[in-house]
Amino acid sequence: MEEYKYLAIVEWGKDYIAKEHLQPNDRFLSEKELCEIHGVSRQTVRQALKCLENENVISRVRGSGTYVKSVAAQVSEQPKRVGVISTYFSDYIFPQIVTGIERVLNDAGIVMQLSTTHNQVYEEAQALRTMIANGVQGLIVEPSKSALPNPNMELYREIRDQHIPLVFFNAKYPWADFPLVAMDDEAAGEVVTNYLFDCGHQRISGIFALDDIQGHKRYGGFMKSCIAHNVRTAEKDVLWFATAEKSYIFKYARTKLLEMLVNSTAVVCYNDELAVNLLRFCRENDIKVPGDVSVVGIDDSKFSTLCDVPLTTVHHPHRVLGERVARKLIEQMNTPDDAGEDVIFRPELIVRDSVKSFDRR
Amino acid sequence: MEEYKYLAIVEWGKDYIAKEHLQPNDRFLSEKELCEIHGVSRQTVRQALKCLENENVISRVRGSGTYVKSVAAQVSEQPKRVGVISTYFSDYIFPQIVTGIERVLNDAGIVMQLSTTHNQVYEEAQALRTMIANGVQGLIVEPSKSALPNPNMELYREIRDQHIPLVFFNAKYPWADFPLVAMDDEAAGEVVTNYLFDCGHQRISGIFALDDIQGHKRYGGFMKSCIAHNVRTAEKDVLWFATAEKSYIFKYARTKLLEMLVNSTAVVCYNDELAVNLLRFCRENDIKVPGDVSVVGIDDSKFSTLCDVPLTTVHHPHRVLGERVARKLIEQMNTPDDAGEDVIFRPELIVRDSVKSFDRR
DNA sequence: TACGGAAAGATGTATTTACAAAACCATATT
DNA sequence: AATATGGTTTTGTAAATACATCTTTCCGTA
Repeated sequence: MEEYKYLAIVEWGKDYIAKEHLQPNDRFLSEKELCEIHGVSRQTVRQALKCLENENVISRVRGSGTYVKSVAAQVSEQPKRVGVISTYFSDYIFPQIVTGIERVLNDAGIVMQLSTTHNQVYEEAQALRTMIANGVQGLIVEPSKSALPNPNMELYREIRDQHIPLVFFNAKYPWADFPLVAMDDEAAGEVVTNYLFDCGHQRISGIFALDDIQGHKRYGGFMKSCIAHNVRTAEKDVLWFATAEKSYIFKYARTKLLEMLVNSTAVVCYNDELAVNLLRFCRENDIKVPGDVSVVGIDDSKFSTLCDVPLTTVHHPHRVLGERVARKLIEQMNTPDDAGEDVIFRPELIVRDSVKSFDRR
Repeated sequence: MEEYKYLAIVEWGKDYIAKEHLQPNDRFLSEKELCEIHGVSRQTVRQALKCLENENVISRVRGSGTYVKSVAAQVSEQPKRVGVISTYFSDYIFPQIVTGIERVLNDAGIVMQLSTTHNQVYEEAQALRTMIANGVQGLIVEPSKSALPNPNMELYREIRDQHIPLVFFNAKYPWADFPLVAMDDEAAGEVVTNYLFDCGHQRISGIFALDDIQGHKRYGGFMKSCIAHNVRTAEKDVLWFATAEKSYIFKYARTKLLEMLVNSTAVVCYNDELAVNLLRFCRENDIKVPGDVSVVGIDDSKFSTLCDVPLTTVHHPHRVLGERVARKLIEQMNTPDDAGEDVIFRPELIVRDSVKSFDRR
């Protein structure tokens, strides 16, 4: 028994409150009484009381006495908090991902602190700083503009120094050494493009996000498939866009887009959101899908089934991914200083109605 | 000057770290050195250091020394945290509401802690308890099963006792005296029903949620309109359902539903989600909307425009409501003990294609 | 009955002393 | 060169004492 006296008094005090059924705002024993009960000095009692005060079990009022605080505070100690930082959470596939995260964290009795960056690195910095200052026990982050140089390296280094567990999802910064949970974006780009070739398409163009590692990887898969099928893609077969301008490209790149659509029989879209917008663009310009041109998306979002031509796309594990991210973080929290390996989901093609097939086998 | 010595040392220590440009993990002065510098006893120095440790400015290692902690912790004090408890957040109109809340809180530098109850009072209790123990400075709550007796009265009383500001949205418990921000549900029910009468409908039925104050109020508006138009609604013209069974009623109440649809020319639905499901039910049973039967919803959710027959519905301010709730809470946090008045949004009819008009004026 | 003030009792601040336990460092040993 | 060892430094625990400051209570007076 090498326990300290003041810690013994802390435990005794908690038991006492429970045993005597003391309610919030009930009077607790005075320092003098505690001294006599335990036969210790007042300093020792005061140290014990300070602990109980920090744990929110009692509150002390100078000149008046010591009082019991909330019941809730007594029973459960402070639950863990985890920060979740994503680019968005109300649109597209994000609600499902965040639901998955929330579910697992909730089951583990962990509180989720949510913040969104709108894909702005400055907002990401703000969110990270707030979370750190707030004392979160872990972080789940979807990087903003992951393909561009990022001014937040310092912050991630500090997170590393402070041994705060962190898991990325959807994408990771190449220089930040934290585990990632994501879909295999390159394979996804490859799978859809392969499918188009299988359907007999030869002239295939693509539209990809520029500022996003996912965009680069999906483009990589697209390229890989083209090369494997001995098709050379020219610069003009690919349209790059910045995520912030995703809604505007159909205006300012109208000419190039129309040219692309005329010169190809199929288009690989960075994601479903873009694909749905492309469908509308085609409708407005009297281009039949999949009659005149075939369209494929990636992510299997809700909109891919709700739009007028159900989209052929690649399944994104949405909610399962969210659950896996959260579990990964909990693993990291339980085994600190363990590097942790990436979790990459295999893509799975979902065939719907937006691709025309030239073959009849 | 009646300042205490230890507080003076606390301030001096902060200045010292700033002036000497001490970095995280740099060594701070030892207790002995501080004693000599300030000419005080070691206990006094220790009390000062304890304060700095609580404020996360330094950390102490027995046998080694005192060290400076993160810069982030020094600069900005701990930001405020607010708990947001809603029934869902990934479906229906909730993403927009939560986005509105998040936006305002974020602008105010407040961190949002999110928890969902899935409309289960037990999960609500769990969430509330966690939030309180977590020391949130405010709460935004959407009640679960607001029309049924609720076992969480004690918790809300405790929140009141601890003077934690709280704002309800969408609905409030009649016995809990906190401000509410919501749409005028009764008026919403009245507005759609009035519109159906205006279009020449006479036999109107309704489907409403049973366990939810919003359901009761919307039904109230429906009734009010019927009475004003001298139409007596019979028991069999109204179908009640429990929120948990919203997807199943089309199976187990199939007969009653079909009967209702045959006997009436229009149906008032509790909300858009239900209305969309009813549209599908009609399609599956070869009932034309709005040819055979007209359907109206409430809430103006995204699905009301995406489904095959765009829904006539009542606009719910979604995001604006979310923003208003958050601002209301911030008001409450700034002026404690101010009762705070409810904010009720007027409903606004959105006419689309799901109602047939018999009049030709 | 209402008010004021003194007394009692509570927690807060400060000093001094002593020993305990962990970390650190330089020297000596293997 | 690696390992032990012991002394030094540093923070942690504990006690005894004194006074400060605030609250509550109670009693006497107007």
